This record gives sequence, C-alpha cells and structure tokens, in this order.
Amino acid sequence: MESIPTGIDSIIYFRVMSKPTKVTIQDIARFAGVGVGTVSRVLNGHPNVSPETEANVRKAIEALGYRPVVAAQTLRTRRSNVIGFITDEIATSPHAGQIIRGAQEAAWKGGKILLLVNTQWDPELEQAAVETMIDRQVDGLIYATMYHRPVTPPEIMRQIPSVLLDCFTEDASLPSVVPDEFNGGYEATKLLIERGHQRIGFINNTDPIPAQRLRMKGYCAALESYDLPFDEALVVERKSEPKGGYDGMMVLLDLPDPPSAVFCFNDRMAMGAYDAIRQRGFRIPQDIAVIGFDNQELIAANLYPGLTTMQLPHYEMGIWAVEYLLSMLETSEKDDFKQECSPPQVQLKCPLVLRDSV
Amino acid sequence: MESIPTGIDSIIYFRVMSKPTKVTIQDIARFAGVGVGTVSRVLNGHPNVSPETEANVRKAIEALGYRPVVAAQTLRTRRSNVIGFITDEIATSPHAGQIIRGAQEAAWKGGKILLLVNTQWDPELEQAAVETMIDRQVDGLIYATMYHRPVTPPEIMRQIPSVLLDCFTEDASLPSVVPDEFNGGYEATKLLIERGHQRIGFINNTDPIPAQRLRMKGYCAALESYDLPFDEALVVERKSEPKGGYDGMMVLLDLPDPPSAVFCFNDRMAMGAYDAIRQRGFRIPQDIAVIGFDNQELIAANLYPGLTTMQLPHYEMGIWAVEYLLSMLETSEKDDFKQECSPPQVQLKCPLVLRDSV
DNA sequence: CTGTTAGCGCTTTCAG
DNA sequence: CTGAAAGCGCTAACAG
Repeated sequence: MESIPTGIDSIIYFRVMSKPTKVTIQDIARFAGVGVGTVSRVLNGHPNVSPETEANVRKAIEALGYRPVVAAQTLRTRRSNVIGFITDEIATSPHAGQIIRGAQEAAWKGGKILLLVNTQWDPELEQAAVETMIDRQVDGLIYATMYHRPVTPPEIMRQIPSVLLDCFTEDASLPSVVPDEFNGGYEATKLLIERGHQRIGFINNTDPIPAQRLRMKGYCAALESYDLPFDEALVVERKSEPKGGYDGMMVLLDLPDPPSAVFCFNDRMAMGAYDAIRQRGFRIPQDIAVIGFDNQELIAANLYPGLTTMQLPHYEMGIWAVEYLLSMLETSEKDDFKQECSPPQVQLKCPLVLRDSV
Repeated sequence: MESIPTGIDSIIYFRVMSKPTKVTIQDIARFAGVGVGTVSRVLNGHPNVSPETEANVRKAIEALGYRPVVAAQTLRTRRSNVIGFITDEIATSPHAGQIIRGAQEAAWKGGKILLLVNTQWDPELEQAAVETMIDRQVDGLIYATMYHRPVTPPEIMRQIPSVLLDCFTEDASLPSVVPDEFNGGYEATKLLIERGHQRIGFINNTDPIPAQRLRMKGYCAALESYDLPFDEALVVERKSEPKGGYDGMMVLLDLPDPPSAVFCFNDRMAMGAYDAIRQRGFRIPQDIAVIGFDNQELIAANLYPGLTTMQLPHYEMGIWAVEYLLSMLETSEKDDFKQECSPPQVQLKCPLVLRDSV
C-alpha cells in the first residue's frame, strides 16, 4: 500500500524537486525581525550581538534553510576562500594523488577549497592559469611539481601569497617545501651499514636533478660517519629505469670485490637490480641487500622479497604547503601582505619503509 | 654598468611591484568615452556593437590592463564557470591522475575550471562538499570514483547538472561513463584465440564488482564466438593482487591439461602469474601467453617481457564526463535544466596495449 | 547601435 | 548592541 503515490505525496515531491527560490539574508532578517546587518554579524561570528537576538537569527536561518551566496561575499570582501593549485603534470606519477590529497585535506580543514589546473608543462597555460586564478581572487597559490626540481614560476604569481611544492626557485625568493634528499640518502646508507655491510654499492640516476646530487651526498656522508672508505668503483650511474638498475647492478657484480649491499636511486632501478641479482644466482637479502627510494607501492610492495625503501613525503608536503599558505594569509590580514623575512625553504624527512630486502 | 640601478629603474620597479589598483569596467568606459553597457557588450561578444566602438573599447581594455572580477560576474549571472569535481579517493591509484587530467583539459577548453574535493569515502564530507559547491554556484558536478562501481551519490547533487565518472547508479538516473569491461574481456580473449590458443585460462578477481562479472562474460562470449568450449576448470578466482595471480596460475599449471595462455583480471595478478610461470620453468610467451588488464604502466611496462594488457580509458572518461556536462549546460540555457529523456549510460572501449607477453 | 539604470547578495561603516 | 545605507563590479533590461 505504501508504494502507491497519493495526491499529497505528489505535491510534496513536486515541492521538493522544484528549484528552491534562493533565500537571502534579507529574508531571514525579515523573518527574525532584525536588520540585515545583524544577520550578517551572527553569520560572521561578530562579538556585539545579544544572545537572544543571535538565537532568533539562527532559528530563522535554520527555518528558512539559508545558505550564503559565496559570490556576493567574495565580491564584497575580496576573499574567495579558494586556494589555487597548479601542477605541471598530474598523470604519470602515482605521487600526484598523495600531494593533492594532503593539500586538499589541509585546505578543507582551513575552510578553503582547491581550484585545480594542470598545465602539462606548457608555460603559456601556466601563465593563463595564474591569471585566471587571480581574476577569481584566490586567497593564495600552490605551485606543485611532480618531482623535486628548480623552477621559474610566472612572475605574476608574486602578486599573491604563493608557495612552491616539491620545487624551489634558485634564489629562494618564494617559500618552498621539498623532500630531504640528503637525509634520505644518508639514512638509507646508514641502515645498510648498521646491518653490517661494509662495501655498499650505489646505483645512481644520470639526470642532474637535486635528488641525484643530494642522495649521493647523503651516501657519502653516511660512509664517512662510520669511517668506511669511499670507493668510486662502487658508484655507478644509469638511466633511472629498471634497465638502468639491471645494468648498473651487473657492473657492480662484476667487480673483483663486489658489494654485499646496494642502494638504488629509486624503486624502479631496484626492480632491475633484483633481476640482475637473481640472474647471477644470488639471494636477496642473504647474499645482497637492496634498498630503494620513492616507495612506489605498486613496485616496492609487490616485488619479492618486499623492497625496503625510503618514502617521499608527498602527502606531508601537500599539507605543509597549504598550512604555511594559510599562516601567510593570517598574518597578511593585518600587515597587508608583505614578506617580512626571507621565505622558508623547508625540507621534509623521507621516512624509512622496512620490508624484506635488507 | 647596466646592473647599477638608476633612479628611473627604481621608479619603474616600484610601479610594477606596487599593488595595481583594480581597474573596473567603469574606468575603461570613461577612458574609451562610452557607457559601461557598451563595454560589457564587447566583453561578452554581443552582436550590436559598431566595429569602431569595439576597437576603441578593446584599446582601452588593453591600455589599462583590465581584468574582469569573476565574483561580480558570478553574482550577476549566477554562473561561475566552475565545475565541481568530487572524488572518493584520489591517492592510491595512478589512474586518478589520468581521470583528472582528462577532465581538467576538457574543462579548460570549455572555459571552465575545476573545483576539487577528495572525500576519502566519507559520506558526510561528500554531502558537505556538494553543498559547498552549490553555494559557490558551480555550473555542474562530476562525481568520480577510482574504480568502476555502483554508487548512491548525495541526493542534493540532483539539483544541478551532474555526471558520474567511472561509476553509476543502479537506477541509471544520472548520466554516467564507465569502461566497457565486457568488450575488454572479449577483446583480450579474442587476441589470445587469434594467436592460436585453444585452451585459455582466466584468473579472475573475487570481489563482486562490475569488472569481475563483465570481464568474465566477455571471456565467455569470445570463446563462444570462436566455437571454443568453455571449461570451468580453466577459470579460477583469487584476490586481485600478485599473490592471487601466483596462486591462480599454479592451479592452472597443475591441471592435467593446462592452458597455453592466460587472461588475468589485472596487471597485478599478471605479475604474480609471471612468477608462477617462471618458477615452473615455462617461458612467456613461448610456452604460456599472458594478457593483463588496466595497463598500469609501472607494472606492465616494467615486467619482463613487457605485459600485453587492456587499457582502462581513464583519460577519455574524464574528457567525456566534462564534455557531456558542458553539453547539458548548453541545452539547459534554454530549457531551464530538465532531463528530457533518460540519461546516457556510456561505456568506453578499453584499447589493447600490445607488448611482448602474448 | 548605445547610455543609463537597477539591482545580484552581502559586508561594513555610521549613527543612533 | 542594532538598523539603515552605501556600495563591491558587473550584466541586462529599457529607453532612446
């Protein structure tokens, strides 16, 4: 019986579905018997409202189902509560999701929302994206890259509070957050040393990017901390892909005195190293220990044995970038947006992910 | 010499850096000696403007560096040129990037921009996200999931044009776009058959999701098309991970009459199947051919030999969803947003990616 | 073809 | 503590 629509049901249905005419601040002012100013005040949590007036207003808001029109607020206050998020490339790396998730969560917590543009390495699009966002009066901008590198973002970005994510300008003129590659290289090597290895190979990348240089430095620093000699024969550079890892490992294995452990620039190279080690009939980790970098779950967790690796702090960088931006916004409320001291250049630690390859 | 700042340079520098006072439509009207209405008309490409007036106005716009205040436009027109993009989960899958890239590119082409919220499976957040977006007067909504599945999105979504991406409602009441799993299963199996295989194994997933059921149907349909018998011993179900693929493959290999080719539910399972095949001393593809699904580059391209697989059309679905939304918006300009016929439930083909495992 | 005018819904003085 | 009034910048009638 209850599924047969009655006339009343139909009417209700109709009312629910018909486009609700927008209820404004005026409506609730009238309903509550106060002025619009007062309504605005309770909406914005201003102090000077008597408790009972406030209660009345809130009741009216509830009763009429009031929802603010954000465009009107933005027009009036020049603040949109939107953060512009610009990425150079979003598709190829699974890390993009972590960065965005971190940024989005922090933004939501701060009452902001992300406006996203992916520029696919196109400088013109990048410029246009920033302009569009400024036109929309975003409160601030995040400029994110998919791997750690120096950048020269559009000058126009400097007009509003901005932070760089996973990248930096050479002159450190914009706040930035990147992974601590040096420490990552150091910790990776240190783990190997502490597990008793004395001869440790390093299969590095050939691309002249910060990660390449800094992880190498970390490797060297760790050796030095433990008074282990640096042997340049133990360091090989190859393309950062499985094939490179394979080739590099083969070279190390062919050494008169091969290493008992190897630090690979990233998990993909480690994947190739696995193949080389197996092919030569060695076992991981008993004969050769392997540590990677990046913690690409798809690879690291699925390799056998599971790959021990250093994790890039993408999620954390996303959070940091937004939170720092939020803090800039707060201070600029009063000080009319000016950079007091030099912008922070933050490095976030890469946590160790222990699996079974060391 | 040229690096020593002169007085003039300083002044220019100062003028460039000082916050430019906003130039409005009024300013350019005055500058061009016309009324604001006229300026608005040329801005919006209205027909009734004489060429020379238009030229003057454009000159003024150029000269004063006019940029519209989007909030004012939105307030007036009730259209924000923003598309709300809601995802259930953005971080775990590399596919997310492709979906977003497709959506974002299509949106940009249509003069729209994406407002992103990732809800991490939280229904409350989901509801709040939709409300926020409606408050911001988004033109429409995309609701995207990271794997193909049925959903029950917040009712409130129906108030504005919305499309489902990689998901659908059971009652087909919202437009949706998903991968054509059936065809994918069919084509995968067909490839194996055409390469001369008669006994073809299928290592399926155990999760009762559309992909599981439909790829199976495709597998059966292909066998039938080629008059090959269906042997239920050749179909095994396991968890959709490398271990599951490994176990499933072992079962098939232990059959009295094992298959000469195997279709794996996804690339991760294929990865496990590779191990099993190798462990038994068989070669891929000479002894056993393998085809996967998903085309997870990180796995498929890096396995040896490269894994032939069916690609999920994430990028294309992103584009389709936005383009369809855009077309809805156009028609609703006139017809005051109502669904004339039943909303389309589109399936996009999964292209074959040939590598070396078949 | 074009200028003028009236708001869109909200915040914020400014007087009480 | 509260109401009234003045716009934020833009678009869309409405008269010319």
